[in-house]
Amino acid sequence: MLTLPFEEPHLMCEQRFDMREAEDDISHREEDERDGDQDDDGLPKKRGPRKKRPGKSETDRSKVRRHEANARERSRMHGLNDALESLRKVVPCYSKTQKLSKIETLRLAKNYIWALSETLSAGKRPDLLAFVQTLCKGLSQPTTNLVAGCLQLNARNFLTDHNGEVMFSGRAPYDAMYSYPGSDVNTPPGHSAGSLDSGAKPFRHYSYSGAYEPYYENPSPEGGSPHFDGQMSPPMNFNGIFSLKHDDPPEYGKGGHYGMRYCGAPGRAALAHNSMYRVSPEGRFPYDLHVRGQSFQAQGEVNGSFHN
DNA sequence: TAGGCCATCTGGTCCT
DNA sequence: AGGACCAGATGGCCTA
Repeated sequence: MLTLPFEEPHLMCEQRFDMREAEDDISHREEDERDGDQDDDGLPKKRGPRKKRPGKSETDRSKVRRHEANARERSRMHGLNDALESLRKVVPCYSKTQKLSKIETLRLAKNYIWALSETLSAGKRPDLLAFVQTLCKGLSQPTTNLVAGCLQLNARNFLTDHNGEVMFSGRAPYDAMYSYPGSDVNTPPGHSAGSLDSGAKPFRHYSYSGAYEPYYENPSPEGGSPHFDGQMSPPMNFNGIFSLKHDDPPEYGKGGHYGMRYCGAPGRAALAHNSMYRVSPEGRFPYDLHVRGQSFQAQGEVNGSFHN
């Protein structure tokens, strides 16, 4: 999208102001023409103090304030977009080349949180199909294709109906998700490389078998499509149930093991006091999360697929 | 060309 | 009064 640089929009804005000023001139003129002996209803004009028309300095001042308000609004929206971009990076299937729309980002984020919560509350190996179905719930077909593309799945297995409910149709779930022996790892039978349903753009393809590769030990994020810009989503590793590997500060890990890291909202530590998760004293985002000492490799597979 | 998505402007409302 | 937030309007770009 072609947009003016951050400092530039005032150029466009000036144009609009010119138009508006012209409109104002017209309206003032019309008002002057009406300014006879009768009011707007045709009745004799009432006496009394006239509504003072703003002077030039006042209109100039209001224009300046409008300019400033526009600039603030632009800045605010940029902040909002920055936040949204951050969100894009932590939901599955981030690509610089094919960005999720705002609404799809929010939907996917909601689904992602939901899917993770479900998995946590279950406290056991997640059902892969259910996980992905939850992820795709209510998403548009192109986004569903994108998510499927991330996992190298057949998107038709995750079609959503008109109510946004994900319907399963097709082969057995795991058949749909795993690569097939003897076939192109990135190409399940019946689906050539370009045969992901329409809307799927060049994107790094994940094969389920490839998910075993530890994400952050892979020096080359370019393993798949050359169109892929490299990983942006949070790398995940599953030494526990969900371990999100971020760039940890050097201090991280010092002073003992923390099962879970929380982001630093005040009161979070108290919130987690009686929880089965332990919270780091720094109060940071959950990087490592261990549930009941269990280890579920499949979850690593799932997330390894999403977060190359 | 229609429709989706987006950035920006704008005026209203609420809050400090 | 002024700033933050919001929603509607508008126009540009892109894609099917």
